[in-house]
Amino acid sequence: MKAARFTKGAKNGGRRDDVLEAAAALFATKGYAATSIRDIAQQVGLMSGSLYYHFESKEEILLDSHAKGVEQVTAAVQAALVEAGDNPWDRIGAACRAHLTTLLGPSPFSQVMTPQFPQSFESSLRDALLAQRNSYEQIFRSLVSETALPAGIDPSLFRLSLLGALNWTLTWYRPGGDDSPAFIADNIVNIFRHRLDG
Amino acid sequence: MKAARFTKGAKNGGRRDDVLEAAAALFATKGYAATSIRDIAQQVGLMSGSLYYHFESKEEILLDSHAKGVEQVTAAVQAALVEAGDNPWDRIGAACRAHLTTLLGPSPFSQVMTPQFPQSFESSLRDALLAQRNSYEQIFRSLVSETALPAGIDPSLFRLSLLGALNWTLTWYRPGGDDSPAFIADNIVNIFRHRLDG
DNA sequence: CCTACCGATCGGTAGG
DNA sequence: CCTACCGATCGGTAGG
Repeated sequence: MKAARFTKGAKNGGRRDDVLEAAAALFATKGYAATSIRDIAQQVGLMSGSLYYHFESKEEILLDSHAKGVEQVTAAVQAALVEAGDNPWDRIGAACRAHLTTLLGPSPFSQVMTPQFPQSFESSLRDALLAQRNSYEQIFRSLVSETALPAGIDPSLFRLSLLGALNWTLTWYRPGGDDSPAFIADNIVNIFRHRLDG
Repeated sequence: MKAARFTKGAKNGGRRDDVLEAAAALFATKGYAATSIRDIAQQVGLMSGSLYYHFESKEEILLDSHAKGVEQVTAAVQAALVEAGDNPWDRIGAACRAHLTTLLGPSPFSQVMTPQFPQSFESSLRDALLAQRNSYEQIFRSLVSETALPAGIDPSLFRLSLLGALNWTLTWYRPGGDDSPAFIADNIVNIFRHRLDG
């Protein structure tokens, strides 16, 4: 006897998560527009029409994938911050390491977060995506605000540049390389920390 | 009497450039995959089929737009470097300012340079795009190599982080804001320069 | 969750 | 450079 079915929005895991994971991987490599509903369905062994039993639209798949990415990175960063000490730069370092190891790690969800697609979508979809990211970036806003920056360095620009340097790794990082994501993260933080700690 | 027609690859300006500019603007805002050949044609008042008198394929339009973007940014940076002095950090500053003012300026070509699409395309197209960018990034490779960095800072990672911070501005910069691209560039360079100049 | 299908749109071509 | 069109594919739906 099969388990009862809930409404589509339910937290019922199973196939729904499989679809989201496959979709995230395709969105990350091919891009959202170039990924067809049939591509996604094929990856999980479904017919394209069957996806609409789990989701209402392709946009919903994107939104849910994006939300999962934000959730995962948020969880990783918050866990790292619990174990980090009190030193502001150590905390930024821990957050960046968690951010980058998640972003460059095996889970495809986080990569859905970084493309610049906001511009190309309708404002309703774009706003939803930006809201999700915004709550995550608030962590960095807070970390930077607790850190003493030299005069003349704008905290917002500092945060955006740091996140830019981190996220830009997706452009050039190749898993087989010499440097691990953690090593890269530490060194990027090092670049941003220089002279600031006396 | 109309001017004679050359082969398609000729440097014959006119409509060809109009098509490239319209295409670049659409690629930058909607993305390559989400931009149709009909979108481009409509922007320049042509029928979609007529584009194939000027170009062999949609990919060729992308490649040529991308090449124009690289050309423009390269020209801007090189011109800035001619007027810059000998101080390595001044030269990096001048290059970054030229890079960012072009990237955030009115010409849409440069924005075609920054998306991370390489992954999503076939290797032949991807290789061609990467080669074009690579020749441009060589300028920054050279500028960084002429600059004294503190021990423990890898020049490649420094360059990639700097370009990442600059290019990431496309994600958040809005033309109406308080800060000009030149101001933003100077301050980003400031972040990367700290403590390095004693 | 599948079968079968919808209208719309895609990149590209022939023929002028 | 346009008209008219090609086969392929798109997101999504009905009906079971």
